[in-house]
Amino acid sequence: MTIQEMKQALRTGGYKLTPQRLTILEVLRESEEHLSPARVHERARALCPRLGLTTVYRTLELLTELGCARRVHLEEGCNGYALSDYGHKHYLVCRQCNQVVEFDGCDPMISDFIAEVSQNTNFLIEEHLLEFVGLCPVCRELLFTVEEEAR
Amino acid sequence: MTIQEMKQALRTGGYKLTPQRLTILEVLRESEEHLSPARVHERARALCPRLGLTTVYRTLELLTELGCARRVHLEEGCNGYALSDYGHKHYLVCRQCNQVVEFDGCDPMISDFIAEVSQNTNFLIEEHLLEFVGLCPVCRELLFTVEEEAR
DNA sequence: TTCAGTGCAAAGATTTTGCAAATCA
DNA sequence: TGATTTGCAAAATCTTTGCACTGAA
Repeated sequence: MTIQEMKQALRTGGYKLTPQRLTILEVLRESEEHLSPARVHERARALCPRLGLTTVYRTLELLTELGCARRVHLEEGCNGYALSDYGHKHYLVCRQCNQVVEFDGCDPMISDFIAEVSQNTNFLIEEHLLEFVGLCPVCRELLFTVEEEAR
Repeated sequence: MTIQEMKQALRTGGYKLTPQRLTILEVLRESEEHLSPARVHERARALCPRLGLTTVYRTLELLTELGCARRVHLEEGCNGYALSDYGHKHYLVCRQCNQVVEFDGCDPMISDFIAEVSQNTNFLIEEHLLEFVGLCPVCRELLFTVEEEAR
């Protein structure tokens, strides 16, 4: 989703395009990583000094509702947010640099899996949460090089 | 995992079998649902009145480390815990009654999926989080009946 | 007997709320 | 102009920490 499309999503929802909201979008857009509300606030203040933390919370919630942002769930804590290009699709997180990358295109597999689990358990499955955690190509290479040198 | 096996896990880890820990295990065992630390505390106090909330937090963390319990991640919040029979396997949550059911047996599918995503993104995938949310057979039936009657 | 484990109180962190002032459309 | 949105201060939650006491092994 481009910034333009996100602005449109706000308008369509009947929400106003305030500098605060645009700044927060900007901060998320600039950052590859997932950010906590506090961290978004910190960065956004550089662009919009009077921005309050409360507004950050409210905006992140709003963007999530609109499908423009998503929460990132990790064992260490679940207060990370990242922009969401595909709405509800799945994502990868790099444990080293916190980069979040969404992916799709594997949905048939997921659907088959859901069908199978649904049949086995007799649950009606309405939503799913799927995350992969690991190392992005860059960090992977970096760590590998360090290991090499240690030998 | 039976209570016996969990006790063994504690012993093996060099941890003591205190009444507090056993009570918390008991509470989780009794409950089909995922419970917040506060809720575990509330229920456990019925059996062990002097139990402190701090101990509940510490014990849930310990049990999670040992693979006896797991965190449940939901959009509404991620402070739920449930016993874990299979350690790291996947689970279903009923949005109505909060029942948590683990399942496995579909691992080949997941592995294929991970291999595919890994190849497409060049990430090294080390862990994954997979949850399904929906309605358990009982709640499904119940809600369906209510709808029927409404007509 | 000994040290891990506990409860309490207090601190810290995170998130939410109420409300007057500011501002987008 | 008028309804939203904002920032602030304060409250409400939630979680962690320090420390003296307790109790499992």
